[in-house]
Amino acid sequence: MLDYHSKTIEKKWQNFWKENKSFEPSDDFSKEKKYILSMFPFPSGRLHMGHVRNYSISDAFARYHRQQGKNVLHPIGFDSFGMPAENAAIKNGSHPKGWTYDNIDYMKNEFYSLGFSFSRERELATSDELYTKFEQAFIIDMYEKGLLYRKKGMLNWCPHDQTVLANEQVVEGCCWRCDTPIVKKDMNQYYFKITQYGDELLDDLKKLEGGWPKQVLTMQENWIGKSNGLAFDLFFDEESSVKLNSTFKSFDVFTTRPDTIYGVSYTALAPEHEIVTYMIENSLLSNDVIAEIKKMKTTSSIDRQKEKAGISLGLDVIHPLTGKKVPVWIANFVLMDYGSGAVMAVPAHDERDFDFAKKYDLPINAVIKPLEGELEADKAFTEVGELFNSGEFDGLNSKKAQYNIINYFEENKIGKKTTNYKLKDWGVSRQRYWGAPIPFVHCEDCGIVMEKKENLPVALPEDIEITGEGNPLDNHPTWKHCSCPACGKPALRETDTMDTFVESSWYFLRFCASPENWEKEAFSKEQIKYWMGVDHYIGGIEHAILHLLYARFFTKVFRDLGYIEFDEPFDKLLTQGMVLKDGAKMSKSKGNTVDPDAIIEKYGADTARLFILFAAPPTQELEWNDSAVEGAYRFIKRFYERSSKVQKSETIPKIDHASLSKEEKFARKKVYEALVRANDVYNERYTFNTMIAGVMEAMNALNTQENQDVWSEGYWILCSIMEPVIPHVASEISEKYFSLNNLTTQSVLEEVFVEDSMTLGVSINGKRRCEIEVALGESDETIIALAKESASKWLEGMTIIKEIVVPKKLVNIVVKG
RNA sequence: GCGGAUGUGGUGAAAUUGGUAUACACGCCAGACUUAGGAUCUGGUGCCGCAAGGUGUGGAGGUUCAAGUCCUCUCAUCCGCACCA
Repeated sequence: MLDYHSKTIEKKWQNFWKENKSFEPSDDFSKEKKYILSMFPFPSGRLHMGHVRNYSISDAFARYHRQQGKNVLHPIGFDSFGMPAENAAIKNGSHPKGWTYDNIDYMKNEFYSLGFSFSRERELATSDELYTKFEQAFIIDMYEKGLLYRKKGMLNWCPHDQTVLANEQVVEGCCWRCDTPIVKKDMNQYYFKITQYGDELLDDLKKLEGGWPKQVLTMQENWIGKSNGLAFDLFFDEESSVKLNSTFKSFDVFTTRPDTIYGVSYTALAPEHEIVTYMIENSLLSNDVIAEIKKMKTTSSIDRQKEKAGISLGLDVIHPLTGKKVPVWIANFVLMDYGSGAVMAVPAHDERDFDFAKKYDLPINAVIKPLEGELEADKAFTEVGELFNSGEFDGLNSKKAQYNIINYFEENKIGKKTTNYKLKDWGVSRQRYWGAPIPFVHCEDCGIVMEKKENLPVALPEDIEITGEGNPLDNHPTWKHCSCPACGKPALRETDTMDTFVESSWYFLRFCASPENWEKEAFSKEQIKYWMGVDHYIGGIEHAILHLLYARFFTKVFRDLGYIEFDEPFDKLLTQGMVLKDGAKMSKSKGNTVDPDAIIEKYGADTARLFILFAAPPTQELEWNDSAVEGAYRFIKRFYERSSKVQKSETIPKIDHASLSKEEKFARKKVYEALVRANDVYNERYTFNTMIAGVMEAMNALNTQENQDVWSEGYWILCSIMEPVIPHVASEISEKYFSLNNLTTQSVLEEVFVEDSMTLGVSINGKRRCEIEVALGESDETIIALAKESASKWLEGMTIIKEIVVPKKLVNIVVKG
C-alpha cells in the first residue's frame, strides 16, 4: 500500500524542474512551436483563485504541447505599474516600488509552489526600467508617426486634494478620500489615435472568427460601433440666433435613421456641448438651470443613461425639409464623445427619444409604419418600414428612403453621408507617479520635444512622497527640470505617466525575446516571426474589450512601424469565468476569499489544480466548494495508491484484446475513450472538466478487474493525460513505473471500440419506454419489429402512424389511439 | 440605460450535429471493514407515488415524429461601459 504525501512529491518535482530548467523554450526555430500565454497579473500581494484558475488552464495547455514534442513558450510577468501601489503608499506609507517588488517576490513563490511550468528566464515586470526604456522608445516612434497627440479632455478633479481621480475613486460624485464633490476639469492630455485603426480593428475581427469566442468578437464590434448615416446642420431661427448674440448660426447633428427625419419633434444637445458652454459663460441661462447642467455633467455616463433628464433652452432651429420650428433641449443621455454631441430626436421611432418626449410632453409624430400590421400606440416603432407624412418620400421603404434622403441632402449641399464610430481615441495620460513617464520635454522655444533615445529610460525618481494630493512628479523639487534635447535650454519634463494598458499592449512581444538580448533590443524580428501569434491566450472575460482591443491596436501600429509582420496577436482566445464563493465573486470586502496557499498547505498543489479544472468548464463561472476540493484530494490519493497494481515497464504493454474478459475489455475501452476525449479537449474543446470525468470513469472501470497488463496500460495512458493537470503526482508515478517514457503522444487503439451489439432506446410518441439490444448492422425492419415487440404493452389498441429509426440511438414509434 | 453572457437534481455540472435528460463528482442514506482514519470499500439517491404510472432542464407560448438544444415573449443573476487592472 502506497501512502500519498503531497508535500514530499510536490517539493521533489518542483526542485527537479527548477534544476533541470525543464520549461525553458529552445532557440531551435526548426521545431514546431506553441506559444501559450495567460494574461499576466497585477502584483496585488497574493495570488487569488482567479489567478490559480488562469494559470492552471495555460499550464495544462503548455504541458500537453510539451508532451506532443512542441517547443513551448509559456512565460510569466507582472503588470506592475498602477494605482494600487500608490493607494498602498497612501494607506501604509510604503514606497510603490518596494511594495510592488515585495509582492512580486511573494507571488512568484506561490506560482512555483503550484507547479506552473513557466519559463523562469523570461520573467519580467513592466515597472523594470529596462521595460520602460523600450516602451518609451515605441512611444516616441508613435508620436513621430502622428499616432500620439495632445488635446484637452475632461477629467474628474478633486478641488480639495488638487488631484485627478480615476472613475473608481469617485464615490457618488465625491472624492473617495475627502468626500469633496468632484468637478470636471478640462486638461491637456495625450491620446493614441486608435480611431485611425477603427476600420481595420473592425474588419480584422473576421480573421479571429473560430479562434475567439463569438461573444468577444460581438462585444468588440459593438464597442467600435461603426454606423453609417447622415450628418447635417440645423440652423437657428432669427430670434434664437439673436439670443446667442449671433455667435452660433447652427449646430451639427448625426443620425443613422434619415428616413425618420420628418418625425423630428425636438433636438437635443449634450450638456457639454459648446453652445451650452457659451450660454453658461454668457449668463444666458438661469442659475437653477446652470446648477442642473453641472449635475448632469458630474453624473457618471452610466447613470446618465438611466433616468432621462432634460432642460429646454428656449431656442429653436429650422427643420431642413419642412421649414418648421423645432425646439432645442439639453438631454442627459446625449453624449459629447459620440457623433457631434447633438441629436435630432424622433420620439415616434426611437425609444430614448420617446421616453424623453413622454416625460417633457413633447410631440410624437409617427412617419414610419410597419410593412405588415398596424403601428402600436404608446410605443416607439424602431424597426424599418414604410414612410408616411414624409412629403415627397411617402410610400418608400426605409432603406430606399435613407438612400434618397441622403442623396437629397448631398445634392442640395445641406448634409453629408457620414460614418461614425463609438470608438474614441485612447487617453493615455495619468497624473500619477507609479507609471512609465511619457518621455517628452516641454521647451519654451521648441514646444514638445522627444527625449533622445540614447537617454532612455526617463526613469522615475525614488525620493518621492505619495500623499494622494497633487501630481507627485509635478510636486518633486527637481525631477521635471531638464534641458531641452533640441536646443539645450532649460526645459520641463512631461510629468504625466502612461496608462498601464500601454504596458500590457506589447508584453507578449517582449516574451519572444531571448534573455541574452534583453539589454540590446526589445525583441528581434526573427524571434517574433517564430513565436507569434500567441497560440492560446487565456484570461478573464472582463478584458474582452479594452485590453484586447488595445493589444490589437498596438500590434497593427508595430506592424506599420516595421517591427513585426502580422496583423493580429492572439490566434486563439479563451476567456475564463470568475471564481465565486457562496454565489458571489470572491473579494476581500465580502470576506469570502479562499487563500490558495492554505489549499496547497492542506491538500497540495495538484488538488488545487484538479479541483479548479474539474469543477466547471473554463469559460463558465466556478463556484468554490470545500468538500468538492476534498473530493479532488481523495481522487488523487486513490490514483496514487492504486498505481501499486501497475507493472514496471519501459513501453506500453501489448495486450491481446480478444482474449480479455468483459470487464477487462470495458476497462480498456474506457481508458481509450478518455484518451480520445483528452486529445479533443486539449486541441478543440478546452472542457477539462469532461476530460477529468472521463479519466475518473476509466479509473472506475479499471477497478472492476485485476488484469495487471490492463492496469499498466491504463496508467501509462491516464498518467499522460493527467500530467498537465496534476503534474507532480503524475510525474511521480510515471517515473516510478515507466521512467517518464509515457509522457508523450499516445496513439489510439481502435480495436478496443469495436462492439458486436448496440443498445437502442425505444420511444412511443417521443417518450422513452424501454430499450432493445440489437446486433450491429441489423436492418431497420428487424429493429422496428424488435422494438414493437418489447414495447407491445404501450402499443395495445393504438394505430401506428410512423416509425423512425435513428441509427445507433433510438427507435421512435408514433401512435394514435 | 446600452452591449455581452448565464439559468438543468440538495450542490458543482454532463448531454460534441434536434435523437435514451441528469455522465463524472460533491452531499445525503444504507451496509461492510478496521490498526478509529482527512479513512477506505460496496450499494442506493431528480421529484410525486405502495405500485402501475405521472412529471421534470428559470417562466409562458410555438415549430417538430422528437426540444436542455431551434423560434417568440418574459423573469432572475453576472460581466463590460473607456482613469481599477
